[in-house]
Amino acid sequence: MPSQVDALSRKLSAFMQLKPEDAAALEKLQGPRTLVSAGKEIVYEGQHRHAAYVLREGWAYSYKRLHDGARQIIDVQIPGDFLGVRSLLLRTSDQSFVALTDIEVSRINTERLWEIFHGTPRLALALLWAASRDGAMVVEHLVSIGRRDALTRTAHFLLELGVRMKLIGRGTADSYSCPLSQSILADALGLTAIHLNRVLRQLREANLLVFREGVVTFLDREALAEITGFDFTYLDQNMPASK
Amino acid sequence: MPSQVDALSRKLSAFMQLKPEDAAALEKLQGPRTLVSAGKEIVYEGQHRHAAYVLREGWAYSYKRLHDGARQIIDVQIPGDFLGVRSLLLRTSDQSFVALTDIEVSRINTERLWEIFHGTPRLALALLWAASRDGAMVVEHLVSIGRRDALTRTAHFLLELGVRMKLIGRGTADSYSCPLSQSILADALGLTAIHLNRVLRQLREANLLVFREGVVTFLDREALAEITGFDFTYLDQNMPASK
DNA sequence: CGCGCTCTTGACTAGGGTCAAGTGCAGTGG
DNA sequence: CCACTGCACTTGACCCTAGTCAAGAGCGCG
Repeated sequence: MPSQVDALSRKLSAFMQLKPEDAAALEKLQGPRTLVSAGKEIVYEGQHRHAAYVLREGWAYSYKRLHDGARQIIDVQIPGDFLGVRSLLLRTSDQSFVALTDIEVSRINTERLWEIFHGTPRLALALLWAASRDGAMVVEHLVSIGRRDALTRTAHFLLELGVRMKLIGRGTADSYSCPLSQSILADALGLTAIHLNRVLRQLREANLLVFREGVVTFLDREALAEITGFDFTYLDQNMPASK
Repeated sequence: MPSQVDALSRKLSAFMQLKPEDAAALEKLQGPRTLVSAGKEIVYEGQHRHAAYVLREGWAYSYKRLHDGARQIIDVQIPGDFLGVRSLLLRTSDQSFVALTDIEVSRINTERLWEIFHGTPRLALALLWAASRDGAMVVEHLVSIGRRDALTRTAHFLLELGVRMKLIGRGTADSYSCPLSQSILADALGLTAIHLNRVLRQLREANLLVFREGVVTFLDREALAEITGFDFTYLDQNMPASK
């Protein structure tokens, strides 16, 4: 896989100019690249002494399982995203992370994390910023599941993914490749795979968007934004305060 | 209102012994207590230059509103909880915070926050820990709305609140006072107030729990834990790693 | 060649939403 | 003192969105 421009620094620089020393510290934070093949768990729920990672290449997702076997996907991660940072301080991980495709990850060096807080506070701010953005996405997801119907929810989710992909330089304004299967997408949206299939058909037949053969194509972004109330600025304009 | 034992230090000490200098730094972090009356907004979605607060006394909740007017409550806050810390670094707040009862809040002094990271890293760790726990609760809430039916979801939510109340020394093992109205509870659970009412009746008639006149009483915690798969340890055993 | 997985569609069901009506307060103003 | 309003809660009747069950097609793989 081509490493392209590093996705993480690309994402962070959407919020703040990274100085050379920031970039250097960021690079030192990440351990060597490790390959994990599709379907393998990187961190599992309840794991003790779990680490956190940066996803360098490929897709992953985090989920929790209920005692009746049902699965809810919390979030999907694309290159440049963190895996498990939020649960780093919990004694056990509160969620599982799985490779959706073959991926490359770098383990985060926790000691370096503290060094960043002392040595390059600008970068620390950027990292906290990214963590806040991830939190905001989980919140938005919660709202979506709680109060949007299946069609709106699906459209919103795919729009958001599109914006995220564009931010890291993959995909265009109205198309991106998306390796999610329908059953995974359904578990992310709190739907059954069967109903999701019907929803995708509706979206297709209404000429709003097409999701076929691993590619999402928006046919009418205006209408989609109108239906979902999607705010195209919410992921890339939340820059840190001026200080 | 009696200040009782400070709820925040009580919550944090469930995870880590607070040394006197930690307690001092914690106190300096918080500005003077301010009264806000029930129904008033403390932070609103989209607010610029928003601050973060510690809730000293009373209840609050955070929510987002959709463009069709629907409201989804993200989380409710009880004494010792933070308001708006996660969105501190976002240019605009991604959610609103409202006083549910008359409350006392203290504004967080952001400069002191950085001092804590340098001067009392133990305390910084405890604060990050609390933020992680809050994130874990949002995730659990997401899972609940996505994959649990109305009855289980309601029971789980009320159980969790009970544990949180007990952790800060309010309420007993099987009862606590809870100022949530049915319509607010419904908006938290992604239900309509009408259906929530039916669910509460079911819970009452099944002798599982009673929520009446602002008091939640568990009649059968065993059965409730069984039905919901509730893990009574998840909020208070996630201590930071031993280091 | 058969197994498993993803996707698709149809028929039926049920959980939860919608609409409507009514009760019981706590204010508030005449 | 009583009307009037508003809000929280309650209940019933009905409906619709999304889940369940069932079946089949297409495809990669051992």
